Amino acid sequence: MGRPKTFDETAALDQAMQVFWAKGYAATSLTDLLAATGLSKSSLYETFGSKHDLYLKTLERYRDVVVARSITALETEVPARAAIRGAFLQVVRGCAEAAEPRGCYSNNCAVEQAARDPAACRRVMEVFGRFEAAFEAAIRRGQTAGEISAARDPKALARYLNTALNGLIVVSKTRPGREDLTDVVEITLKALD
Amino acid sequence: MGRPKTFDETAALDQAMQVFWAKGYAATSLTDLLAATGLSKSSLYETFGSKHDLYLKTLERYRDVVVARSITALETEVPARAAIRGAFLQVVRGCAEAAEPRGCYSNNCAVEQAARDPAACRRVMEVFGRFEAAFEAAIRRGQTAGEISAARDPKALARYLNTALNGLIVVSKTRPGREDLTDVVEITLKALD
DNA sequence: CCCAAATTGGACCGATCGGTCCAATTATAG
DNA sequence: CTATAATTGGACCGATCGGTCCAATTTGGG
Repeated sequence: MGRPKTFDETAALDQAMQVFWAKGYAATSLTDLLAATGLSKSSLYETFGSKHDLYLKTLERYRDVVVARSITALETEVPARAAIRGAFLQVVRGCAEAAEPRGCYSNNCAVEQAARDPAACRRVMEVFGRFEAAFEAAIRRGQTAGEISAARDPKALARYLNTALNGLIVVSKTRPGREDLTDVVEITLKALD
Repeated sequence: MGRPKTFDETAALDQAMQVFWAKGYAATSLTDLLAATGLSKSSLYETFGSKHDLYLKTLERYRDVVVARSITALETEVPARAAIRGAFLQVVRGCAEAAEPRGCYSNNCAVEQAARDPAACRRVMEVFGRFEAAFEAAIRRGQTAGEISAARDPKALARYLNTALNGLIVVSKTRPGREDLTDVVEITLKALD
C-alpha cells in the first residue's frame, strides 16, 4: 500500500553528515542539506524531523559506523604500541591529504555544540568512550605482552591518548607540516614508556 | 571638532569577544553583538566594519592580551616542569569551574572557522606560535637546569605540549571529572622524561 | 553663538533562515 | 481498474539574517 520511498535513507544520512562535518551545525543551512541529500524539503522533514534531529542522527551514525571503522585496526593489530601509533598516523595522514581539513566529526561537535546542546554532548561522550575503550584494550594487550609497564593505569592512559588524539586533530586544522605532526605523535607515545 | 565617542572601543571589543567565544562565529548574530556591547548598529559598523572584521579584531585582541596573560607564568616560574604543569592545571581549573565550558578562544576558532577562513586561520596560527614559543623557552630553561634531557628537541616538545593542551581543552567540553583531567596532565608531562 | 564634524538611533533593505502545508503524483493492494 | 496510502515538489509562512542609509542629535572649534 502506498508509494515507496525512492531514496536510500542511510545514504541521505551520510550525505547530511558530510555537510555538518565540513561546515558545522550553525553554518549548515537547510538548503545545503537539501542539495547534498537530493531530497525535497517535505521528504527531509518527513524522514528526519528537523534540522536538529537530523544532526543528532548523523552523530549517532558517526558513532556507530565511522568510529567502529577507525577502531578495528586498534583492536586487531597485535603489537599494541604499533597499533596505537597506526591509529594516530592514520589521523595525521587524513588531515594532511584532505583538500580541506575537516578534522574529526565528534571533535568538531564537541567544540562547536557540546556546551549548548546536551543531546549532542551525550553523543560525543559516547564516541570518546568508544575510543578510550579501544585504547584501553590495546594498552592491556601491551601490558600482557610486556610492551607497557603493568604498573600504569590503563584507563588513565587511554584517556590521555584520546586527549592527545583530539589535540592533534585541532592543531592540524591550521595545516602545519606533516613531519611536525609525526614528531608530536612520537613524543605522545613516549608517555607510555 | 565633532562629537567624541561615548563608549570605550576596547571594552566593546572585549564584550564582543566574549560572545564569539561562547557561541562561535556562525551562531553569533548582530543582535547578540549589539546587546553585549551596548552599541547601536551604526556605531558598531562605523567602528569595526563588519561582523567578520569585528571577529578578526577580537582574535587579535585575544592573541595580544589574553594569551600574554596565560603565558607570563610559563615565562617566569623558575622550575620549568612546575611552570608547565601550572599552565596545564590552570586550564583544567578554568574548565571545571566555569558554569559553561567555553574552552579556549583560539581552539574554538581553529575548529569552527580555520578551514574556511584564511584570515582567522592565520591569527590562530599566531596564537599557537606564541604558546609554542613560551613552552619552548620553558623547556630550554629546564634543559639548562638539568630537569629535562638536553637530547630532546625543544621545538618538537613545545609543539607536543601545545597539541596536548588543545586536546585537553576539547575533551573538557564534555565535562569529565576534574581528577580525570589531572591524571591526563601528569601523563602528558611524563613524555618530557 | 554658530558652524562643522562626528556620532547616534532606528527605519529600511533584500536575502535567507528553519519550518509548515497542501495539492499533485505515484505505486501498491484488492 | 480503482481505491488507498504514502511520497513528493513547491508555494508559502513569519522571523531573522547581515548590512545600508539618513535624519536627528550632540559636541568641539572658531
